[in-house]
Amino acid sequence: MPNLRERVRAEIIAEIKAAARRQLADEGANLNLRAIARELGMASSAIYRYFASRDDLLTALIIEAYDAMGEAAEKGEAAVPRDDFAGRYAACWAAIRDWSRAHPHQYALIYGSPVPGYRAPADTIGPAARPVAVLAGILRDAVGAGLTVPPEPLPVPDDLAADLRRIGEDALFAGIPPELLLRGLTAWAQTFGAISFDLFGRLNNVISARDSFFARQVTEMTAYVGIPGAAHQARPGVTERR
Amino acid sequence: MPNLRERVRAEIIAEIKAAARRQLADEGANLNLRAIARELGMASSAIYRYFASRDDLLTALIIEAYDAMGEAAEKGEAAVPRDDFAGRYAACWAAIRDWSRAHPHQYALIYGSPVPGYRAPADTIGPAARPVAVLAGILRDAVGAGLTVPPEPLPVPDDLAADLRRIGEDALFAGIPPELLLRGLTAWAQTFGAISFDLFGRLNNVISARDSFFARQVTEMTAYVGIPGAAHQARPGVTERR
DNA sequence: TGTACATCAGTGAACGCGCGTTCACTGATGTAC
DNA sequence: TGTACATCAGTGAACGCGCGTTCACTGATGTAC
Repeated sequence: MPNLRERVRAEIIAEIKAAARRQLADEGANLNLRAIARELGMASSAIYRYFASRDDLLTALIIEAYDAMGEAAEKGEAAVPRDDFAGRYAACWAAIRDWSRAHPHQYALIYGSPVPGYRAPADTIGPAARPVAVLAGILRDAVGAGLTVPPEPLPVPDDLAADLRRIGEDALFAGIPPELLLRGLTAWAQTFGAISFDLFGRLNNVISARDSFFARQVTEMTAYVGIPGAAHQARPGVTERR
Repeated sequence: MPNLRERVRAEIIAEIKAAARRQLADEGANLNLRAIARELGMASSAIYRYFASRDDLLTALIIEAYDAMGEAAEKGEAAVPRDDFAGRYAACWAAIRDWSRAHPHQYALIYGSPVPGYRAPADTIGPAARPVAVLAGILRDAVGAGLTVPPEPLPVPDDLAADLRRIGEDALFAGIPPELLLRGLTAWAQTFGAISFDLFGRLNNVISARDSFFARQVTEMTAYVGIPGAAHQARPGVTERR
């Protein structure tokens, strides 16, 4: 049972992070410790009782963002019946996108351009992988349920084939054939690309029907990664969610 | 004929921009005018003879980056015979990606997370559209040459259909049917997404065969936008180029 | 070709500001007996 | 239950630093006659 000090400490850490999150909107990854302290009505030096440096606070925010997106992906996907693979895939992406649109500055922190001079420490790797884990799980289950690998596999160059062999050894991707794994990775990169294009403003004055545009892409991606039944299941799963 | 003053002036503007470009690597979009002046051995106030403010210099860099990428796309595409649509498409993307990998910080400036507090002025719009113009030109030509629209068009929601109608009125997209236009926009967003994933480090420890991975995606995208003959033409066009 | 004036580049000092971080210190909370 | 000590949160001053921008001024280049 945590004593008073420990509980207060946890609360203040949360308050500092909340103020820092609010700052992201104005300054991006350029956190201003003094401004955070000012907002909380404390001396700027007091921050150092909770975070060893500005970079440490930034790291905490990054991990928090990864975890929040990961949790959203997990919850969204978990709400769909296990045997509805297209629905799970669509729900996972819808949850990722919804979270991203609701927290654009946190999204920019983790999926935007790298912060110059900042090197992410090792403990960001786990949280960063959570959405991938969800997507991989859907593919694994679909393969286990006897899904057919997409037709007409293209020849894969040696170096890429080696990557796929190496990645395929991870338990996360157990049982997924290389061609499908490659498609899964492609869909992963491209769908996040679609989210970034939206959030970073590249669709301004081009596409205003953002939800429909994204939903359509997810539907196509679902078929692309070999999951059947996408056409009539995925679109509602994505668009009606918001 | 420009006199001495004008020539020197143009040279110094170029030097300031070059120093600023070098700075992007260390500081991102957070340009440091004094550091630039220091590097050039001039007083910091002298910069103001050439740029009215820090934001003005940033805008100049952004326009320059857009133009450089646009020019690369145009030149890359122009080197391919006009009737080799798959080759033109692949060459355009290869040029865009090559430029981006060669100038990652300039790429981040224009395709990364938006700079908080910075609003791009109107004169960035033209240069920003150059790669789109090249890609659209290929599609237009392909349609003109009797290319078949991709099979099994999915139903398009009303709001998205309205976007496509509006965009389709632009001369840039003249003659491209809505379904193909939608695919073209999707491929545009997703392929840039693939480039960003690479450059922003999200493929680290995942894919090391970056060229092959990208080339494969372009090949598939070529077919996706209805351009035939991609399978054996596009890949060499992309990979052998580097 | 030479002269008188206008234009411009560049300087250096200054303004006003704010940052991240350290440090010695105070007072409150927690712990062990 | 009370006491003695250890631990910790928070303060406020200070350090060292650098920033963007302005301004009056100097000296060089360009222009018009």
